[in-house]
Amino acid sequence: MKIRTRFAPSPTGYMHVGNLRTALYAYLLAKHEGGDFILRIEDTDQERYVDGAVDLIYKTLAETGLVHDEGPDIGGDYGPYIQSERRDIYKKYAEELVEKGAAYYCFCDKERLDRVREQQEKAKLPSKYDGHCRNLSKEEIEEKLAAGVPYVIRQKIPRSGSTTFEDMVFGKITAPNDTLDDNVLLKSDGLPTYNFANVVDDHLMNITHIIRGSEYLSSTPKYNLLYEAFGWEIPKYVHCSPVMKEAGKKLSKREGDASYEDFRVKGYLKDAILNYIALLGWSPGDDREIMSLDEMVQAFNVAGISKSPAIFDIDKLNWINGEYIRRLSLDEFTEIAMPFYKEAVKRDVDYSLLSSCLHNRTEKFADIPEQLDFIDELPDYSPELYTHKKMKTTPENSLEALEKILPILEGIDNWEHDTIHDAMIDLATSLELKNGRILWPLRVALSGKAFTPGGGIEIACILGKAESLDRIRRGIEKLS
RNA sequence: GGCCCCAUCGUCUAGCGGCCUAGGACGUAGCCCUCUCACGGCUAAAACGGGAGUUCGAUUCUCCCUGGGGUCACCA
Repeated sequence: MKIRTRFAPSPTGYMHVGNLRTALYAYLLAKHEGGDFILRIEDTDQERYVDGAVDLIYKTLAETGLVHDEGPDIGGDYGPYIQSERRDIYKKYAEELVEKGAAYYCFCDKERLDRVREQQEKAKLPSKYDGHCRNLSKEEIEEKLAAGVPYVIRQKIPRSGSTTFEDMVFGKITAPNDTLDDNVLLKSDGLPTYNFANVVDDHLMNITHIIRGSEYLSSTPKYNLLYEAFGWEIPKYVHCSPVMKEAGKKLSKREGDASYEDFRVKGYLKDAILNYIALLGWSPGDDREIMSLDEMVQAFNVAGISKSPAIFDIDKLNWINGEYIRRLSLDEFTEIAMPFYKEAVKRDVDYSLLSSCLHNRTEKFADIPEQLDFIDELPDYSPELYTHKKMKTTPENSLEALEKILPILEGIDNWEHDTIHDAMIDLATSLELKNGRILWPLRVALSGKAFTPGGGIEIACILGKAESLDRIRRGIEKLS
C-alpha cells in the first residue's frame, strides 16, 4: 500500500521552525517510501484566523521544496483540504458516534464549566468534565435540542480500563482511561475540535502515517478510542519531541528566533535552514551532515528520530549556512548579497569584487553591511591601529611605508589586483622588508579598521585609485 | 499536583551486552597557512545524572531517585 503522510498546520501567520521540521519529516517519510505528502489546513478555530496565513504556508512549502501532492491549492481525490469547508462531514460522524454510544450531547454552558473547573482546582483535582450530561435521557436531549439549547458533542471515554497505542519512535504507550477527559468533539458553532477533526480527516484522507509534535502524545489514546468506536484502521504514529531555545525555554516569536521567516530575513539560505532542522532531532545514522533534500529523502528513517527535546543551536545553523554559502558560485552569491550591498554601499563599486572578498567570510547575509561599513566613508581611527606586533609595524614605520607606497600607486594606471599586488611586493622586496610591513599600513590607511574582509590590495581595488590615494594621503597626514 | 514520556561531551548526535581507551559535527583552545580577519589543514580539552539489581561482562536490560519535556480548553 502506498504511504500517505500529511502536514496539517493551523494558519497562524508564521511558520515555526518546529512546525517546519514536522512538515519536513512527514515529507521525507512519504517520499522515502515513494508515497504521497498531503497538505491540510486546520482552520476550525475562527477566532484565530489570520489573513494571508494560508498563503504563507503555500509559499514556505514551495520555497523549501516540500512539494505536496494534494492540498487546497492543487486539489486531489480526498478534498476539500480545508477543514472549515468540511463542516458537514464532521457533524455527520459526530452524530454517528453518539448513536454508537461513544459520544454524547452536552448542554452545559461556559459558566457551569468554569465553576466545575474552579472547584476542582480548589480541591487540587485534575480538571475534567464532570460528566453532567453523560447520561441524559433521550427525552431530555430531544427536548433541549428542540428548544434550541446550544450544545456540544463530547467523547464518552470508558470510565475504567486503559488504552494502549504504538508509536514508531516512542514505542508502546499506555494511559489509564480514568485520566482521560470527555473532550468536546463538536463545538457549539458546529465546527469540530482538533481532537475530532484530525481523526475523521486522517481516516477519510487515507493517511497511513501521522507525523506530529509530541504534545499530542498524551491525547493519542483518546484518538485511538475514536478510531475503535468507528471501527477504523488505526494509522501509524510518529511523534516528534519539541525544539527548544535552551533548557526550559521555548523559541519565541517575539525574539525573532522561532520562525522560518525570521531566519530568512537574517540571510539564512533555505537549504541551510532545512538541513539544520532536519538534523535537530534526526540522524541519518552515519556521519553525514551536509545533505540536500534528495539525499535526506534517500537516507530518511524513522528509527533515526530522537526522543528527547532538542535545543536549537544558532552556532551550528551559522556553520551550516556558511557551508552552503561557500558552495554557492560567485554569481549566485552576488545575487543574494545584492540587497545587502545596496544597503551598505552607496559608492559606485564593482560588486563582484565585494563578493570575492566576502563569500568565504559570510556566515549569514545580514552580516554583510557591518563588514562593509568602511567603504563609503573612512572611519575615524586611532594612529595606534598601525601598531601590530606580528607585522612589526608602528605608527612611525607605517608613515614611512605609506610615504613609499603613495608615489608607486600614483604611478599605476592599470588599477588591477595583480598590478597593485606586484608593485607592493616589489616594494617590500626592494626595501628588504616583510610584506606585512608594507601591507598592514596600507590596509589600515584604506579601511581604518583592525579587521576587514580582504587585505589592503583587495580593498584598494574595491575603492578605486582616486579614493585609495586620498585615504593614503589622509593616513600620512594623521601620522605626521 | 494527576497522567504520559525522555535522559551520552556546553549543543546536535553515533552507540541498539563484549568491537568503547565511548565515534562524528558545531562551539571552545592551541598550532600551521597568511598583508588583518575569514577560509583551509592539524592538534587538544570536553559526556555515558545518581543508586540498586540482572549478567562472566553493562553506555546498552530492569527498578528506584534526581533532572528535563509534554499534557490536563467549545486551541490546535
